[in-house]
Amino acid sequence: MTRNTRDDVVAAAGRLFAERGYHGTSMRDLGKELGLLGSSLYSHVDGKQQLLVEVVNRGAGFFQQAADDALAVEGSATERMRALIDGHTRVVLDHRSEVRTYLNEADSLDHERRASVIAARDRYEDAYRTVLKEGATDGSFRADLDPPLAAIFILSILNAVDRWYREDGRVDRDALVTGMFELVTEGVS
Amino acid sequence: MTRNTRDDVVAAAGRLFAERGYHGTSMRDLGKELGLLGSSLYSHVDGKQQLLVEVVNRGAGFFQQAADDALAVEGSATERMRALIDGHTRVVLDHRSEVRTYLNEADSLDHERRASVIAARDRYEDAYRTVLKEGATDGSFRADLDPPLAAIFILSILNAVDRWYREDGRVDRDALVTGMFELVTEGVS
DNA sequence: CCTACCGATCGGTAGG
DNA sequence: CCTACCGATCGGTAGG
Repeated sequence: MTRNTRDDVVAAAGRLFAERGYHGTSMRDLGKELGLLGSSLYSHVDGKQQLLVEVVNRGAGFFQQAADDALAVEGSATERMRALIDGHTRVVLDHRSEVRTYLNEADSLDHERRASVIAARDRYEDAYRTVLKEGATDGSFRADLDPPLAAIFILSILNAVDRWYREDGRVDRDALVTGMFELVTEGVS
Repeated sequence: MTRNTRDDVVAAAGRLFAERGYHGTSMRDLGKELGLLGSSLYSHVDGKQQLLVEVVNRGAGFFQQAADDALAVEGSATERMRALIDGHTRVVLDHRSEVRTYLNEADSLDHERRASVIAARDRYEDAYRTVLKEGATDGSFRADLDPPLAAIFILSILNAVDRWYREDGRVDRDALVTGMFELVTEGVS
């Protein structure tokens, strides 16, 4: 048992916020998770809200990096869409705690921080709108597509993954990504 | 200002649980919402957990009723799918508080109640699996469709509606339902 | 539905 | 990272 780093504290906070929510996690709970007292956490961080901010910022960063990578993929809009879906899925499954906290606990941030999360989400969503618009223009997708609306629908599917997907289930990651990609591009018909 | 009924209390609890979450709502908050003291609520209900149970049960009931109605629609699997999408959307938009609480706060239920919510969700999801299976068999949908997976994707879109949709926005209810139906059946291509 | 409480727990601090 | 606290708030109760 060596001493905890500040990073350990933020990571553990992410796990508990993801599992029990921000309001459902006390500093004493977090201390117990790390093997120390709640009051001892204040030598690592200023307060509980700061922990939430840091966890949420990590989540936002992962997503934005993935979007930038996907937009850089050369080829058709369809290929970039597949890269977006693949990247999002990877982020969700590789960083579940930060992602869950980012997606579900942002309401517990103070006004200013909350606004910046909303802005970050909009920037991220814009990657989807951009690719959809490209595809509607160049003929990869339907010309009558409503890109902002379709972006919301696609992200709804993607963001829900962490709520139900289990790594040890019937569907592996590849099948998951392929399944989402096919529904998005071709639908059920 | 007449006295509050038990129904008023449950309805107000739904509003606050939906807005601030179960853990983020105190009995004193709820009392203030109704114009009385937190302690006075105990003449209407046994406790906070009971309020959550009742709000969640209302949400579950609305959804199951809508699914039963949609399954009773005669015609093609495609028509029943549209009825499912339409019904779900109506429930979400007409009963936002109960729906949000049902979808987001079920984790705060005790073990037994939580298990019964999970069972209710599975029963509801089964309506989607059934229609998808019908459609895959009778040629309305792709024969290689994975109905359980497609059901999750469709419900992901539907459940997310309450997170972003605004009644006074660019998209009216009809356009919303049509947009979701088209993405689900035809995709973006 | 209010008055007057209860013990428990909360986020956080002072000082080491 | 601990000891020893603080005031505030929590869900809930007794009695009216």
